[in-house]
Amino acid sequence: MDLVEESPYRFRIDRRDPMRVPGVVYASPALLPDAGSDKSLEQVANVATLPGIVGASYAMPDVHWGYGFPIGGVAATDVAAGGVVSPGGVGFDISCGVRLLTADLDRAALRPRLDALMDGLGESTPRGMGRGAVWHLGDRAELDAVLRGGSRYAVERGFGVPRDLDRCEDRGAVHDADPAQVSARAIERGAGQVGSLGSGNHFLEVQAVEEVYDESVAAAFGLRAGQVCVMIHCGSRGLGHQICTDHVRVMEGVMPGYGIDVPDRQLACAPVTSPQGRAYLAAMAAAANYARANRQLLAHAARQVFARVVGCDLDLVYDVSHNLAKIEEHRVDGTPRRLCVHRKGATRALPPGHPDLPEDLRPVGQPVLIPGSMGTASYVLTGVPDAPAWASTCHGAGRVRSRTQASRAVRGHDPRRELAARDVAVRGASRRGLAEEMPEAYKDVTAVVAVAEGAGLCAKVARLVPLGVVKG
DNA sequence: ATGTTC
Repeated sequence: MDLVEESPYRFRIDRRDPMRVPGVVYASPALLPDAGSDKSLEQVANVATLPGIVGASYAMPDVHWGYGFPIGGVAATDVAAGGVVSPGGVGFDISCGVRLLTADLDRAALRPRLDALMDGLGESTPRGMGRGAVWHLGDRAELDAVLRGGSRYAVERGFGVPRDLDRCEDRGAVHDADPAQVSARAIERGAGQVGSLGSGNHFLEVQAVEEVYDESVAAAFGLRAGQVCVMIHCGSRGLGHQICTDHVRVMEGVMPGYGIDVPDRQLACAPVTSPQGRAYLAAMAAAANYARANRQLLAHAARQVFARVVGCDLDLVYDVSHNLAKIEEHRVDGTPRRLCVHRKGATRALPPGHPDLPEDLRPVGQPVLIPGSMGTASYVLTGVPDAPAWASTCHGAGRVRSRTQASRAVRGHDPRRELAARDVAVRGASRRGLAEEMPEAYKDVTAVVAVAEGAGLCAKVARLVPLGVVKG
């Protein structure tokens, strides 16, 4: 893959047939994926062939190999110009994302109660593979209400407060979700998992604000140095996974009929305005709402534990997805266009002044929540004016070792003890689960964030460090 | 990421 270094944090993959646009990789030389073991830059070039793509096929600094699209990939297609939507551009964990809550409590005051708090959170957070959930749904009609209403429905049913919705992307629910586009199998997989963490890199962490980089933005977000926070990272569980599987299969079948030829089967797609494109977006929206309700319910469970153990409430800073396709208006060559923006392992980062931000956040921009690898640090960023890549930035540290490689690498180590040595209390998680998530398996989140900021994609607001983690 | 292979 020929990369042209355009500036310190920006590399270009020149357009060559059948690419329709160039590739743009935001990275430093040290963060570029290893071409021997990671095909993500070839995937950036493949994405550039999608019908209707505009601008460039973008890669964020945490890019790595994924299904069809790279994880850390951003691509927008022009809806009115035959632009396509591709399930592989969203990924299997639809609307996987992060929510951050703050406690009116400083880390020093929590210290004597941390073990009790972690015990409580460990008990009240359903996690791991398979079933177990905060909410046991009455019937299919209630699950449909979750799929249509997301966090909004969860709050209506008492799992949260109305203010939470002001601090959720899309005010807690994506429009145009249609449960009728969700297969019986997806429903079956999702019914018993509403309000559950899952496994892999998903977690619920108690953190402390270690450093503030921008006092005024941090204050607008409700963050101060030393403050205790809760970060929840999870997605749409088996339901989103099944929806992706179902719709990839449909699109594989209809692509030839639309005259679409892609260099990789995993880039199965259909025009946004086609029946199959619309069906996918309606099902994807349902999964997105499921994921948001999921985070709302886990936050509710955490609030109950905080109230009981330390006697304080949790305020929502923000809830944002990092795996989603959205229809958004952006200027292309100076003209406003309706685009289908795919963000896969990438975070929307609205600039200050954007009309979709709640009034109190509008002067400072959208909070962007970046979970680091286990036991390291997480970041809060904000959107910046005139950001490239359709107002998108990185989403996390980015894996550099496969799960198998990571598992092999910790042979002879005790991951739980090593985390304890870093002063991080762990609840849940199998030895193998921890092994796969050790920081050595990931890029350095601090380097990723520095490049994202250096490239003009976002600005740093605060760094958070873990005190305790609940894992699947 | 995932009832870790329909």
